[in-house]
Amino acid sequence: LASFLQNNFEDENFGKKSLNHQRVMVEYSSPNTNKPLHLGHLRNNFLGWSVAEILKANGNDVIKTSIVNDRGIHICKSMIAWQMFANGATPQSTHEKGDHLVGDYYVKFNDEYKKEVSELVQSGMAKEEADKEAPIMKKTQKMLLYWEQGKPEVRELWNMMNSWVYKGFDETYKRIGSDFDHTFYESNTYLLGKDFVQEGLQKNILFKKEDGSVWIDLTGEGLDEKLVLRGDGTSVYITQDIGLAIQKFEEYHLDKSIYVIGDEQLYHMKVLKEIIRKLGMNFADNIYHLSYGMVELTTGKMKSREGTVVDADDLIDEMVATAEKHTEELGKVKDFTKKELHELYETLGLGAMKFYLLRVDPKKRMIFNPEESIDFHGFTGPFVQYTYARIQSILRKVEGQPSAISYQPSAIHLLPLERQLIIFLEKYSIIITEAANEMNPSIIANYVFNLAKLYNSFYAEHSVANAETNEKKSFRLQLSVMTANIIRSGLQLLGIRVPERM
RNA sequence: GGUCCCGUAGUUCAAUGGAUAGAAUAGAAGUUUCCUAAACUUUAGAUACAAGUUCGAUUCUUGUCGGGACUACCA
Repeated sequence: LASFLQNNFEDENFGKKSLNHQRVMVEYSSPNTNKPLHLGHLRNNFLGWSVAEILKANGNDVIKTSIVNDRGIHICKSMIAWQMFANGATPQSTHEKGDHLVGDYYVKFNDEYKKEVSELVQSGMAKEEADKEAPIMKKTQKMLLYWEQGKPEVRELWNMMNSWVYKGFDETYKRIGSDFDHTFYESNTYLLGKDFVQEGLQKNILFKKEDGSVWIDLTGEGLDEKLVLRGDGTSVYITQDIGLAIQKFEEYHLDKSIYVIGDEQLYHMKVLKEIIRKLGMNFADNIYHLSYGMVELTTGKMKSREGTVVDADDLIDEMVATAEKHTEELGKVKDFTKKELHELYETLGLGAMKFYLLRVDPKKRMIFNPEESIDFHGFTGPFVQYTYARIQSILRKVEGQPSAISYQPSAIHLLPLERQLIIFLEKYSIIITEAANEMNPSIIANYVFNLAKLYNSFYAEHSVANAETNEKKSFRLQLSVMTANIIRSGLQLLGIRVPERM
């Protein structure tokens, strides 16, 4: 055991493989451009990013992508409301983040819409008719039509408002460390897939109803009949998904295409896969839906229209502020510069939040209590980060590099905690493989937490710097270095940074 | 109605069919002249209910009760 340690403690890449050369695309972000990101997006982002990194660590060639839903009636709603109520307000003029500004007008639309409908109902109109006849809704539908015709004023407004939103998203993505190799836009992909519908019709996989709409019969697969093209010949959601799925495989020569999408779309993804299989595409089996459970609040489901969403930016700010509060209370880093402090707060706040969202099985729904802030003690990111900082503190104080002091591994008599630690460190390699096979970052979060816990027990029991003998000292230094390396490496796969001091 | 998912300490989460069901937090009690107490140690507390398969079930099957998702010519 001690030899294992001596051979590996300096290897920064311990546990990582370079064997599986598969080309994998992970699509892990699909925001709408009519409102800001929320807690659900964060779970999606952290999960997808982490899975991509874990697959990389196992030697795969990974392409990270996002698909932006930048068109459709919901975008027009924000646009109409902005025209009606904003008086030309921009992010510059209001000093508001672009995505939030646009989101405000989406909310405004719904308020106005509700008002108009209730007015119509009061004047004696049936609810259903009023839903359709409300002037603001009619205007919006007209705008969508203009958008599709490419009317310049509408496209200009659309471009302008979207650019605000992208700038806002970029800020958030940058802060949380999310990055993409490629971004797809639905305004570019929404016409895709129609050719395959024609092909499917010819092959008798699809059928046409009297009204001209095209369907696929999946009753044999335990699903229903599903519409793939409207009666007027326009695409629906699934039409473009068929086109995009095929395009991905053809353009990028993928071995596997992973979609990180909520489990509410289980049915949709099943249908997509079935259609592609029926079209005779041999890669249908390489489409994988990594479904994750919705984040719910203790007060119920998040609904953006009812204002019961946990906004991503607000939550991040809150976490960073909590980190600041704890740090100031403890007063251990009073000599830090402003910049260093700022960085530490971000590292800790985001670490707490990412760990919180990644430590549970992605497939399960999770419940978030907005009243209680995310903890910094116990099974948390900061706990693991603290263990790392503690080890760095030892290394700073001890003179000489641990590698410079040698000892005979066979001569080391291992104490129970030392033995447990080495055995635990050795498991890291298996853990990474397991996490990749199951596409489950929580395996790493659990591992890294238990490692930190074990090290802390060891730390409380035995002194490193003042070990019984010089041999023991260098042995324990190596033990500490390797623990720190694995903590850093494991947290990195979760998108969490480590502080040198905290 | 149909299809699918989920019910584990007060709370949030663990447990390829295997030993005494693990953690964290909240509760109780301790630990700092000694490497960072954001830590450590001790303590109490749970498999919704009922049958079945099995040497053995939190895990598999069926039923009951409870929660959720999907079932749009929305995306």
